Amino acid sequence: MPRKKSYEDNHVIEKATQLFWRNGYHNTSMSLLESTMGINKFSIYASFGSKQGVFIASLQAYRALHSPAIIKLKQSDQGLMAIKAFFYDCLDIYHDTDCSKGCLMSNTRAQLNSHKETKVLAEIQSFVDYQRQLFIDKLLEHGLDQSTANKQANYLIITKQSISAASKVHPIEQVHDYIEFTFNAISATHKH
Amino acid sequence: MPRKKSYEDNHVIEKATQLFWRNGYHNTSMSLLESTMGINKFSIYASFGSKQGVFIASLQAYRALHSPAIIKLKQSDQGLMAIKAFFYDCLDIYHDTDCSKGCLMSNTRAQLNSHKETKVLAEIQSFVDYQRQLFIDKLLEHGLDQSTANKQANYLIITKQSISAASKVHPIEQVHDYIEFTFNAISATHKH
DNA sequence: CCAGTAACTAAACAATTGGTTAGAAACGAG
DNA sequence: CTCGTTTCTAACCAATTGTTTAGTTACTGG
Repeated sequence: MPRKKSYEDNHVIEKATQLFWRNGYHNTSMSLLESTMGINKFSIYASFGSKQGVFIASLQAYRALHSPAIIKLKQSDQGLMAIKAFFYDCLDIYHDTDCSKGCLMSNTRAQLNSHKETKVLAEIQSFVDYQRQLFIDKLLEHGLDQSTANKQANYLIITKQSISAASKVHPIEQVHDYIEFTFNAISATHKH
Repeated sequence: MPRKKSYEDNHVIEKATQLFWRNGYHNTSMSLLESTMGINKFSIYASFGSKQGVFIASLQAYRALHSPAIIKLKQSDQGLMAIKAFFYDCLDIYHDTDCSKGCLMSNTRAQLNSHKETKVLAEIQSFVDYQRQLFIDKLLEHGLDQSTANKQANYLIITKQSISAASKVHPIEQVHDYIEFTFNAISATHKH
């Protein structure tokens, strides 16, 4: 009996994700979302409840973009070098037409008032924790003991965040140098 | 003949700096600046021209906070270890009552729309370039050749940015681990 | 004391923010 | 066709943004 929806949620969220990714949360207004998503404010609120609702759906869509890279990481038996390859894969994901947008999650955490917007923070924390566990698993496969693996995973999480930030500001070769140098250093600590 | 100013620019900018540092640029409104600086909007505009003017003055005040650490770095003959000490000194500067506010410059660059606000970006870039040159000088003293010193200085700039970001999110011990690990790695590359 | 200049107060400015709502339009089962 | 349900259009909402301005107050050289 009802009228048919003229859009698909997945499709309009894809547009919103790109917009948030390029502009950040606070620099993306509802009217900008309207024009970019191609639907009216009413429809946005009907489908996602609030601006924050749109953003959380965008974060989930962003996370889904990493599936191929994550599957590849999981299935690899290259240990530490698989993590390095994962970092390069993420760098590809950050890449835009001419520059790098960085990691949407890292960007967001850097922009938030921290204490408010707990739902958004929880979404980000969930993805970070997931990646940390992935790193730990790979490091254990690589022969490290649990305690060292935990420490190194923390180090890698910070490093990944750094790569996101650096990719937005510094030339790509400098970021590559940074990755190579970092993993050489980690490898060296594994030798003895 | 004129009436006397009831405040000192330096003093009110100090308050503004703390506010921007904690909240970020976009989350600091003019009315919040009014109450924190303790003077009226009129006076703010008379002294600094615009919100951006207040912010740029705050960035300069922030930069001045580093003078002691920078003098110490310049005068040290400890080469690479002097840079490490400088990083720890900066970490102290970032420290607030209970948590870390990170580096105001790094925070700002992470929050900006990049393409607009060129005056702000120029102010930040100036400080980054200054620090890079400091690092290069120390590395040359440490016996590196020019090309390697340049590369390592770039690496250190990224690392410093990472420390700022990490200090806001991760426990202080993890950040200390990160610094120790990074400088051990750099030292190792200097040995051969 | 007085006049001129500057700094103050407080109200208002237009523009934009995230969010809402009344009514028209489109659908499909009966 | 008609009725009930849902989506859409478009105007509107109060609140807040950065900025300006008219009018008052305070100081000081003459």
